[in-house]
Amino acid sequence: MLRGLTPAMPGGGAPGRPRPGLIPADPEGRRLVAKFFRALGDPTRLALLEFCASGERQGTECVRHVQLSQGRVATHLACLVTCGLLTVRREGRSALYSIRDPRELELLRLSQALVAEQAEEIASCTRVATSPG
Amino acid sequence: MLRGLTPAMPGGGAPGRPRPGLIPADPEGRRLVAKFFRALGDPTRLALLEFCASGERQGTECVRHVQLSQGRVATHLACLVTCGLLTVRREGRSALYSIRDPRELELLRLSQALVAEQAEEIASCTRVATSPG
DNA sequence: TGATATCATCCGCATATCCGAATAAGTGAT
DNA sequence: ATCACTTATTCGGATATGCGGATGATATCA
Repeated sequence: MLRGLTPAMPGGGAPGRPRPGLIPADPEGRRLVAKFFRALGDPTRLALLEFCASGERQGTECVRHVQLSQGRVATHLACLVTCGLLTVRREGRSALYSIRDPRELELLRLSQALVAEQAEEIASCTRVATSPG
Repeated sequence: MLRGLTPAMPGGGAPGRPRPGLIPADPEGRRLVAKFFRALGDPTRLALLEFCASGERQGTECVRHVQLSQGRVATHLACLVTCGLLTVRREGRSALYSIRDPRELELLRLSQALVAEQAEEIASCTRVATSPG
């Protein structure tokens, strides 16, 4: 088991301010949460996630749905599985993907709501460091 | 106003399956949500977000907190602002950052819970395409 | 005006990420 | 065994992202 993955609120924080303790205080834990968000930070993976939200989906179905190369889609799906967003079940030569935890849908709904409120700002964000959007 | 940012559930979907409509169906909207998640997909920005969660924070405070160059931190903060996660208030020569919407905290809590359950899997994820972790 | 404090932007560089194409690996049917 | 079908992995190349350091811009104060 990996250590320090609880949000944790050690005694020695910033003086005079409460620590919300939403996110792990240790760099390792934060890196993990960041990785999780990066897994959600690709339009294709979001499309796959939503595609699987309506029921178990086969790999080939996914390839047809997102219209990318089979290899690329397989990698995206593997990423979603190892990041805990999808589960995979093998049956014969096919792989069947589905949402791992229904709370993911809540997460997506909430994010969508926040994004919708700030859509134009976000669209204008050149992100960190200068780079074409 | 940008178009097509509602989750939307157009009539012509996949046959025989309900469409959850969690995420915008159009590529533009999905790209926006993905961008939002990428903004959350950096450990430093997560640290800054949590830092500002306990109250208004000045830019210089943030620099001291995350221990990166001032320029880098300014860029991270700007990214968080334009992605709708922080708001900034100017006062004299200082910039004061705070959380824009309390629902962000719920988002972080929920994500943290999901990550904690799959920590080892996520840690082992080489992410998409081969790349050192 | 000149010095200092604070924040924003630009530069070059290193790494991460995404992509298609090719190829490997496993399953099932003939 | 051989072939077809599905999934997984590797490769080279293009773009995105993060970093420090230098520089620019603005506000405050002597």
